[in-house]
Amino acid sequence: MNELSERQKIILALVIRDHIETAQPVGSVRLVEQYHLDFSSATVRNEMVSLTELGYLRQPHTSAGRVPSEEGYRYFVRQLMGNTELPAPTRRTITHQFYQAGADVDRWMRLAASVLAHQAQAASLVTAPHAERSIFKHLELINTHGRQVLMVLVLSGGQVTQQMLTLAEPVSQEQLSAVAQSINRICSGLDSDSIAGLSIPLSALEQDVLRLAVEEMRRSSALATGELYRDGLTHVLAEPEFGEADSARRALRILEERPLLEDLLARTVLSTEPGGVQVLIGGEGAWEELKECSVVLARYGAPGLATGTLGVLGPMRMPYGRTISTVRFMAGLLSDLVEDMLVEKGSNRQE
Amino acid sequence: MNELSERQKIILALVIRDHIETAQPVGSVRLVEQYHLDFSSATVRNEMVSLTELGYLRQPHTSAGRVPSEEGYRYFVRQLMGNTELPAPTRRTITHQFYQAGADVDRWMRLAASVLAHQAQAASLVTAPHAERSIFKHLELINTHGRQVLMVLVLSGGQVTQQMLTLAEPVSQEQLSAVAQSINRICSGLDSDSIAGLSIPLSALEQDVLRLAVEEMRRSSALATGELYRDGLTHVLAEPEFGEADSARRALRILEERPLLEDLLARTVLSTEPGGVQVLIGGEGAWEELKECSVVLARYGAPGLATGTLGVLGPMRMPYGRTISTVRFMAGLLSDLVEDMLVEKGSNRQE
DNA sequence: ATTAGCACTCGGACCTCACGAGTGCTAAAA
DNA sequence: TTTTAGCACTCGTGAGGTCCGAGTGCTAAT
Repeated sequence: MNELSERQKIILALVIRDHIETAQPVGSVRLVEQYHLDFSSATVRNEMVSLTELGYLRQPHTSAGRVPSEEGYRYFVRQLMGNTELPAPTRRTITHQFYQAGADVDRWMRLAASVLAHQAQAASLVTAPHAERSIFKHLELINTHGRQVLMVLVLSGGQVTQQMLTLAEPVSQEQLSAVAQSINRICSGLDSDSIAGLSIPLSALEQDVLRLAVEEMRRSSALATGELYRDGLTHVLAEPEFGEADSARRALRILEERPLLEDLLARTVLSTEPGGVQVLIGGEGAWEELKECSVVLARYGAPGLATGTLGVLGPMRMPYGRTISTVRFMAGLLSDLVEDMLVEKGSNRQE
Repeated sequence: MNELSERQKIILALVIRDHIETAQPVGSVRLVEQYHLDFSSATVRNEMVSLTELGYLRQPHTSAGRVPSEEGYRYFVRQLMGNTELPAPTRRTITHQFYQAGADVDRWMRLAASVLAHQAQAASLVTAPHAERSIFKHLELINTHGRQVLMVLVLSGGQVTQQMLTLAEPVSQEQLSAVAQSINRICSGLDSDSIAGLSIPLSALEQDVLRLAVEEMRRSSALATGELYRDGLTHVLAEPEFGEADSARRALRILEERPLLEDLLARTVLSTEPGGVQVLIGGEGAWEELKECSVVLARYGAPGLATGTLGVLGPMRMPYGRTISTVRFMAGLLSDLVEDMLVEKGSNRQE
């Protein structure tokens, strides 16, 4: 695997760095001059031939410079790119922003998407944390208007869902509270299947409520990535390789069409443990839409309790170092936040 | 104002129709042949000169065909375009989809955005219905984990917000319920200012909760358009006038950047009554980003209780008839749904 | 008032050509 | 044996030039 000479590595890394910066094919002379290499352009040319044969570089045209191939980017990310970290001031700023956002998951997600997009100058996506198995925790029934009743369902992991139901006839808030109480007593700590399998005599109202609750629990624990947050779509349009609106459209479609996106998230991220960052370069053969894009994805959250996904989509020619470190940092930050929220810990925030 | 001859109106309408279809400047000969007009191209040319002088048409270059000006589109929308309506089968299909979506506001919004985008083949945006003045209705405190407590706040108009708070020390669910009860008794029916102005002795916990509740109520009744749903962004990229990614970027930026969008919604829609559809053509001088775009907006909801906004953004060269009728229909549909949800009415749905 | 006729305009498609960045090879130097 | 200088060759790019035709505006005839 690691059959490259030191010099080849240097050259490959420089070609990639230069191309990422300039978006143009890089030639041997330019490279030597730009980076003051202590070997000649002819040598570089020879090495480039090898690198091209090995599949790490490509030649757009017979007499143009070289451009990294997908394989080249992969090698770069895997072996060449040092393990960068986000600068400390940046980290502090971001952390501070989250601190200010309070304990509102929705705001976290929005902020995370915004920060990712801004830091990576690319499109970002974040899915809300998602309980892996929904355990019934608490239920409330609230009379809102006439026969309209709001059911608020709290699941383990802090997930809260709300659903309206319309009764056949008005019921007082006291009665509703009593019903909720009795259901809470019965169901607390059970998962959806256990609740569905309960054989306890119930009133019609209780049955209706339970049915709805089970449905809601199943929905929330289905694989479907829940709420989705995106940002920075326009950054992608600014990249020169997407000057033609058509290629840009193909790339952005993957962020717009749920099925495509869920396919992407499912096939990649579910196989990784939190903390690990996955880098998908050029669609890896599987995604036609991502031909000229790369995606950096990570999972975050408390494993076994609630996890989510976050990532960045940009041109293949993206600054991987910065992007990966941003994604890694954000995943860590969100994991901490989610854990803080779930597990009782030394936090003493009040907001 | 209406100083156009019948024939001028015909020609203007045809030029616009043709240009909307072909995205190209339309010339006099083409027009006569295409639509079998019973006057000659020379006549058309003469009329075109008048229309150009009146500001309804423009000439991209000295020897190209004519293109509608913004003023031309406005005249078309105001006077020439018949009052179309969405075909009944389409209306039925859409209604049916909403019927199937249950009583989940979130799903309504998503569906509305999707339908709008699909029908108009353009970018769509929908804001969630939004209480005009928040009245305290009900509050629940739910112990989720350790010292973490979830506050669910129900406001008049069916708005539900949730917020986490962390206590200094653990409190049992019974105590929490008692606190919620007492707060409910005190605050029910009051608006945020009244609650903030209350001078009743309260426990520290009660004070904390109330402070948070008031904050939440103020936030929800602030002008800030709440949840925002978008769809169909890629449709815009498919239009030929956005072949250059740069112009597309400018247009999509307005949908990405909250401040811009809120500016847009605020300045236009707040001045209209529900039911009315507003058409903004070419930014109307005020929005640089919308230079080559048009926006069709409408308000929906129950006036005085909860209203939202929905609309479509597309190229200036958009099929106004279809778009406007879609927006109008969707606004009506969502208004009905919101009203059904709020006002107690002959609905007997059950999930 | 309308229209046929016509000279004129001008953007876009197409061609050619020169430039130069870049390549690959070969032969000399290290 | 490895590196490098030298050089012929490639080919995409961009400048300049020409042609075409859709389209205009005007004038004179209907």
